[in-house]
Order: sequence, then structure tokens, then C-alpha cells
Amino acid sequence: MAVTIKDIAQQTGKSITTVSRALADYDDVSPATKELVRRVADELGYVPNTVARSLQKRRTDIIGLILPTFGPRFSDPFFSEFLAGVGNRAAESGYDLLVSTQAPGDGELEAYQRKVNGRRVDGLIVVRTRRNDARIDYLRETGFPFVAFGRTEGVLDYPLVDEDSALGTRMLVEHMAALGHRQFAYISPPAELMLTHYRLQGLNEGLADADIRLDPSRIVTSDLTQRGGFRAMEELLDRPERPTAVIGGNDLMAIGAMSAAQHRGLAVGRDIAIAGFDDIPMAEHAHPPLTTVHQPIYQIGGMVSDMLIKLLLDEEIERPQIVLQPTLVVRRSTGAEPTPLLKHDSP
Amino acid sequence: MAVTIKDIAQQTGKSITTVSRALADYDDVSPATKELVRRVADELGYVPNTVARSLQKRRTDIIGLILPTFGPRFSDPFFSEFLAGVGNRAAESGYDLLVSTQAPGDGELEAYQRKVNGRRVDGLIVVRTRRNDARIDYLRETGFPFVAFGRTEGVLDYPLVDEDSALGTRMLVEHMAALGHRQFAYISPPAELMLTHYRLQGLNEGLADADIRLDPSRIVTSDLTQRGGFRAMEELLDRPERPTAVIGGNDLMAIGAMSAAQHRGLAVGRDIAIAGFDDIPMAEHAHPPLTTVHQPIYQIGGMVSDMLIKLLLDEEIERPQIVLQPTLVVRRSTGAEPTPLLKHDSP
DNA sequence: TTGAAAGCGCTAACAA
DNA sequence: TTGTTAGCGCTTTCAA
Repeated sequence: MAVTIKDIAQQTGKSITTVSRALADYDDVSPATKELVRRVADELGYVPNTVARSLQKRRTDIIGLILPTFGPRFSDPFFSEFLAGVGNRAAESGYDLLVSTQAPGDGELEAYQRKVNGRRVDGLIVVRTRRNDARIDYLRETGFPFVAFGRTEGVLDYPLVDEDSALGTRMLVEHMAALGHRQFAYISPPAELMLTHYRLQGLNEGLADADIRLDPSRIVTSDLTQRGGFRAMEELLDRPERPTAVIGGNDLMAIGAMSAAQHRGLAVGRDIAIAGFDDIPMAEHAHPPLTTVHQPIYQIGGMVSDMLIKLLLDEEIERPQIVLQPTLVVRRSTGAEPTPLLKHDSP
Repeated sequence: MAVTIKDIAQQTGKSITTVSRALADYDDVSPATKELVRRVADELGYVPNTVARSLQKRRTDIIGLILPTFGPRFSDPFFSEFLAGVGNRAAESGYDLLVSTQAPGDGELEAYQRKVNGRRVDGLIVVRTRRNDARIDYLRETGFPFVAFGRTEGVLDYPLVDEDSALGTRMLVEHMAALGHRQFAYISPPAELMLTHYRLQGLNEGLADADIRLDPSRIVTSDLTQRGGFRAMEELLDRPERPTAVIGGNDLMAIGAMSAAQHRGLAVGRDIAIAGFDDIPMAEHAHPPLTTVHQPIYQIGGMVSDMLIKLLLDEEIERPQIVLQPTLVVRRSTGAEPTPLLKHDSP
């Protein structure tokens, strides 16, 4: 069916070894032979079998990314942006991207093992790091190349990119406190995530700086989805004492929270201030536009991809642990004067 | 390094053949041997090398998708949704998804050849079909398994899913005409795309039904991006006679058009009506929410994925050519009473 | 019920 | 400069 190196060998009367080396442009093949081989290869429409090559070279030129989905969360806009950054950067270096999904919990580690031991990919990108992350422990133990988006607890001796969530959340609190708010509430991501830890830390620091006390019951945990944010907000609004400033642990939850508030007839930005985190594309187009903390998601994907490829090529990584400074983006949802429209990094 | 079938053979004292068959649960291996082999495999943490298996089986269990990107358009929300549908459905059947990007034009066909002849994937999904689509011609010639999202001109003898763009656009025109609009404008996608053809056809049919004449200069072609929509709208508004009803060939362009109108101080939904096509998640959250034609993007991805997998497994495909009926979603951007909030198919 | 042997398409040590 | 040989890890005839 498909043309193999063997066909070229027969056509040219050379051995398959010579053909292989001619195509790979080795020095020890005569120019005449190279010419001949290349011409015939072209004529026959030869394309190397990547699987055979991979088996021999122990290299697939594929990088893998396993999305820790709960249900069909593949389409989380955050990950879309991230994937875009990873994929485009990988493509530039001739790498393909293998994407799969696997819910955390049982079977997750096996999924990683299959990728690693199955040699399906050359390296992995780990996202949504957890405080104690078995995936990272496993990869570190086996020495398999990987780069993480996010820190973990313990020793950070592996390559990673992260943003300074604590700082970002602190900025949000500062911003809202400066607008006169004292009654805060926080919709927190799941506790096991490392980003939850940092965002909570930033929240507490910010509140302490502004000398504000936050009742622990005003911290509601949800699941990073719009729907989750909606429910969490309903819960907060059901209570006798309403908060005036609500921070969502990410934009999706904040947008859900806005809906819930609007359902109760509250005008977001006037009756209540709501802010998010991430600055997904939807944040700018939300109704009202959402005050949030901007992360250059697309760029982060590119950086992670870049580091992993460097790792695979045994190139030096200048800064193996990068923590980025976020920026505050003020929009209508907190009722303040919006940040002048900046050209951010959207691709 | 990694545990191979050979290690298990040595440990158990069996031959590699027997081990292979025991693991594959062949009938002609004694229960005792199977037990032994499986136990040892478990103990050693054996994971089959997928590359070696692929080489032998001529099957990778990977389906491929090449995004026809112009620049870093990977993060197009439309494709995010679509990818999500494809990826999740594939994962359910044990397939991984290989995503890469390749701009149309030179090198595009080579990219397909590399995937096909390189046997990197078992099948391909083709998106953004063009009127004369060399990718589809190529795949059809070679007999390589593929499913397309979108029709092409000529014989439709290959498996595909598409939505009825003509009908969708006709519904938009009807809707806006019913609101009293006579001065239409259309921001069209690039001419080579098949969807452009159908949407234009629907536009003309709709206008004819309403007895409205559209000056050809009122049809501006753009590139499916928000920015492109913005520019196209500026161009339309620069002219002495302004349209009162503008249809964007997709939501992103429509959202860009809304910005442009708002920059000129127009209140979208009151001073001018604007509608889009696709119903990406952002449409609902746009400001004002965008009237559009709903396509179940996520589901379509799933259907395409499903058909391809059936093809790979030699299973019957009941309906190899599916054209879906779209629905109109009325929101504020056309100034009418919004469609009551329906639960759509968002994942 | 088991094992020996061949081979998937390619690369790489070694010899000629 | 070229060819012979072995082997990557696995599956699958075929024979025992």
C-alpha cells in the first residue's frame, strides 16, 4: 500500500541502509546516490512511517496533555486558551499535541502510566496542580520529562510556570476595599487545588491589610464552573446578611455569580460588586463586563510548551520555575471606573 | 528501563508468544498460565508499548484533526467547542486525539500526507470545508478514513455532518425583516468556504421572500475574526447610507461589528440591529446579548467523532450524510423580545 | 497448550 | 562509500 524505504531500495538498486542514510542526509553517502534516492523517493511519493521511526528512535515527537476533566469540561475557555498556546508553540517546533481527558481520582495515575510507559508521547504537560499531586510525584520518580502549570506543596525542583495567585487576589481585595466595601464573600475553588491555597492566602492578606474581618461562613467552595458559581451565590444571597463584594475564584464562577445576583434583581456594579480571576475572553464581554485578574493564558501555554520542548531537546532552560505577576483589570462589575482599554495578549 | 513483554517471559519462564497471548486473553492459553502471567505483569507494572503495537497492528488508536489556522486561531471558541465534542467522544471509545495546525495553501496537503502515509493516525477529521477541497479529494483518492464537518461542491459520497446554513441565515433575515428592517448589510466569510456559499444563498432567499433588494456593495467580506468584523462594520458605517440590520457570517464577526457600532455611539438593538451565526458561548454573554443561529457545536463534534470511530471499527453508519436544522435564538442585539431562555446543549 | 520464527518499517553498529 | 546484520517491542502464523 504505502511506499516504504524498501521500495526505494529496489527502484534504485541500493540497499535500504543506504537509502535511509541518503534521506537523512548523512555525510557518508555520495552526492550522486543522494540525488538518485531523493528523486525516486519523490517520484514514488515516499513519506516515512512515523510509527516505525518512533519505535526505533524511542521518540514520537508528540507532547501530551491530559485534561483533568470532571465531566465534559474539555471546553473550559481557560483550557481552550491554554491549549491554543501549547499547540501553536509545539507546532512551530514540529511537535504534535496529543490531548486526552481523565477525571482525577481512580484511574488517573494509570492514564499517566499508559502515556509514559506506552511511550505514546515524549513528554507531558500537567495542569491544575494539586497541593499533593500524585501525578507530579510519579513523573518525578520515573524521570519522565514534564512541565507543570502550577506549583505544588513541597520541593519545587521541577520545571513549572505559574502565576502569582496570591498577589492577584490581594489586588482584587484592595480594589474593592478602596471602593468602600467591607462585607466580603469569596467563592473558592476546590480545596485540593494548589491555586485555591494561594488565592485564599491572598484573600486573607488583602483583608488583613484593609483591616477587614471575614466570617469563614462567607467562604463558599464550588467547582470552577458557571453553574457552581450560580449556586454558591444563591447560597450567599439566601442568608440574612448579604455581602456587598463577592470575589469568584475564577471568571466562570464569577459570571455564574453575576447571573444569580441579577436573578434576585440586583444590579451588578451598583447594588453589589463582583470580581473574578483569569480574564478569559468572556470576561470582557460579560454583562456587565467583569473586573478580574488578567493572566496571559495563551502565553503561559506557549511558555510551558517551550520549556518542555527544550527539555526534550536537552537544551538549557534559563528559568525552570517561573511565577508571573498578574495585573488587575477593572471593569463595570465592581462599579468603578474601568481600566482604560488595553491591548492585552489575546492571540 | 520500561518493563516489556520479554521481562514477563523471563520471570514466568514462558515464551514471549505465550505472554502476549495470555495478556490478550486468547482461548488457547491455560487458565493457570493466564493467571501467572497477569500476576507477574501486574507486579512488574507492565504497560504495553503502544508504538510497537501500532507498528505491528497498523493501528494507532489515534484520530487526527488539523486545524486550518491562519495565524494563532487555535483558540477560536467555535473550534474549542468542537474539539471538546470530538475529544470527549473519542476518549469514550479509547481513542486519543492528535491536534495540529496548518494554514491553508502551500504545505497543507503535505501535512495531510504526512499524517496519512506516516500512519500517525487511524483517521482524520476535516473541518472548514471549501467549495473545492483538495484535502477531501486527496483523502477520498487514497481511501483513508475521514469524516468532514461541512459539505463541498460536487458529489457528497463521503461521511459528513453539516448544518443547514442557508436555512439559518434565511431565518435571520426573516426575523429582522419582521421587525421592519429593509436596509440590510452582510459581513461574509471568505468566499472559498462552502459555508459562505450556503449562508449567502440563504441570505438571498430570505431577502427575496421579504421582497427586499440588497445592493451588492452592502456585502463585505471578512475573515471570521472579531477584528475583521470590526473593520468590516466600520467600512459599512463610513458610507453615506447606513444599514439598519447587519448580519455577521459568524458570531465573532458580529461581536466585532457590535463594538464598531458602539464606538460610533450607536445603541445596538435600538439604533441598529446586529445578528450572528453559531451561538458560541460568548454570544449569550455579549453586550448586548447577540441574536444568532444556534448550532449544537459540541454535539456536532461528538457526531463527527462517532462516525469516524464507526468507520475505523468497520461498523455500519446509519446516516453517512447528516445536515442538521439550526434554530434561531433571539436576543437583545436585534431589539426584539428575547427567545425565552432555553436549556441548550452546552456541555 | 505452548514455542519458534518471521516480520511490521525503520535506524545504527559494524564490516567490507 | 556501501551493504550486512541486528534489533526497537509487539503480534501472528505455523509447527510441535
